[in-house]
Amino acid sequence: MHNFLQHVSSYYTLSMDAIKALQACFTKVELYKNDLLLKEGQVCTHLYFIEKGSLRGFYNIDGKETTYWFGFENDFVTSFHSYITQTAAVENIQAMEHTVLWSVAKASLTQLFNEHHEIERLVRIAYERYYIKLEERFVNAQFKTAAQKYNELLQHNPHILNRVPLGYVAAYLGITQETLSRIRAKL
Amino acid sequence: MHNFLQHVSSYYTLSMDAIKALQACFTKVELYKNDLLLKEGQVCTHLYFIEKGSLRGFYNIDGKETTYWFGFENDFVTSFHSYITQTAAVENIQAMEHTVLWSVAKASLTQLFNEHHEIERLVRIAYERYYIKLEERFVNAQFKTAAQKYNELLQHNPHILNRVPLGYVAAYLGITQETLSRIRAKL
DNA sequence: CGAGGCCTTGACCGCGGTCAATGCCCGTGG
DNA sequence: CCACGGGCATTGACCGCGGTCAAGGCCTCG
Repeated sequence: MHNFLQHVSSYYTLSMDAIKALQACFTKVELYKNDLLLKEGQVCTHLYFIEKGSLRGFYNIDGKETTYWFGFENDFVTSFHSYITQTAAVENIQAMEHTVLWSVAKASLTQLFNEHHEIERLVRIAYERYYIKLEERFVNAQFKTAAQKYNELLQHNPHILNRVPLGYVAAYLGITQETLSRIRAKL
Repeated sequence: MHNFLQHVSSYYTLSMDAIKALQACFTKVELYKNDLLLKEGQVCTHLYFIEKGSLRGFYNIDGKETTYWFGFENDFVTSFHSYITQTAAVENIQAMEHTVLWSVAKASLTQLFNEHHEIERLVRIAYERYYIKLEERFVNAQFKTAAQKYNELLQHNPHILNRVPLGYVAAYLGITQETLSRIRAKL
């Protein structure tokens, strides 16, 4: 729980009161390699925080598992579309190793928003940061070449390369594993 | 102002008190065709709401104006990255026709958040909707072919095609105008 | 009537995808 | 301790989608 509270304070400084309320609503979840946190078709009812370990999100695009997202320590995780709209998820979320999460039900979080303006503020601020990250990924996907995308990753998220097989990384960048391999060979 | 308040109520129902506070903080801005609402290098200090008209966002990518976003009636507009981080914008926002906006300074909105929990909630909910839309655009950019992207646009945003020159639409989809033209020719 | 904006069409080509073979590393069991 | 198998990565041959460059058609407006 310590990591979680520490990280949360990097978004917005909560009162002791709010911190206690938070603590009361989050429970620990543990996953092992290849366990699914969410399976497509399910409705995602929880928001998670990664205490330790790593996850990936992937679509099944005509039989292929296509990774589009990674989560590591101090990342929030959910199937955002499913969580917000409470409809069936189209993607899967899977542990890439032994992973420890803090979990909160959507109903609990909504209740926390009502009781503590500052918690809703914290989430509002978190949304802003996540939105900016997604914008960057969109721009990369739309306007950059394969090599440019790899170099961006090298500069801004090198930790991904240390913890994830290259097949996943390639899909994450929107290129094939073969192309990624050739790009890396030229350095 | 009526359109604005009406639209805002589709996110979250505000008290009369909050509505009055909102009204007091927004001022009208008028633009004419090709006027710039924001120029790259500037810091974006305001959030806008489109009452009437249309805007586009574009990057200058080696001398080319590359459109990546459109805004129409009832859309919120800002250079999100610049607005949130208060750093120089890398993109431009331009009116595509005579356009009427409602404008609020970041400082005023922050003040509104402090005074009215419900306004911060409304923005939190707006963020959720905009995040989901951006996710869709990311997935399209990353995983879909040119023809698939055009068909998605036809189904989900046909109004864009009626109001925007095809050159802008092509860039918005991440393809060239020539490719878009050939796709359309085959229908 | 001429100029310029917008769109289409054609010829060409290169980036990156597909398919398939091979290499490398490591864990497991004989 | 070595042999095998499977997961992961590399490499090569081929090709097609979509980009580039250039020309031409068709409006609208001055």
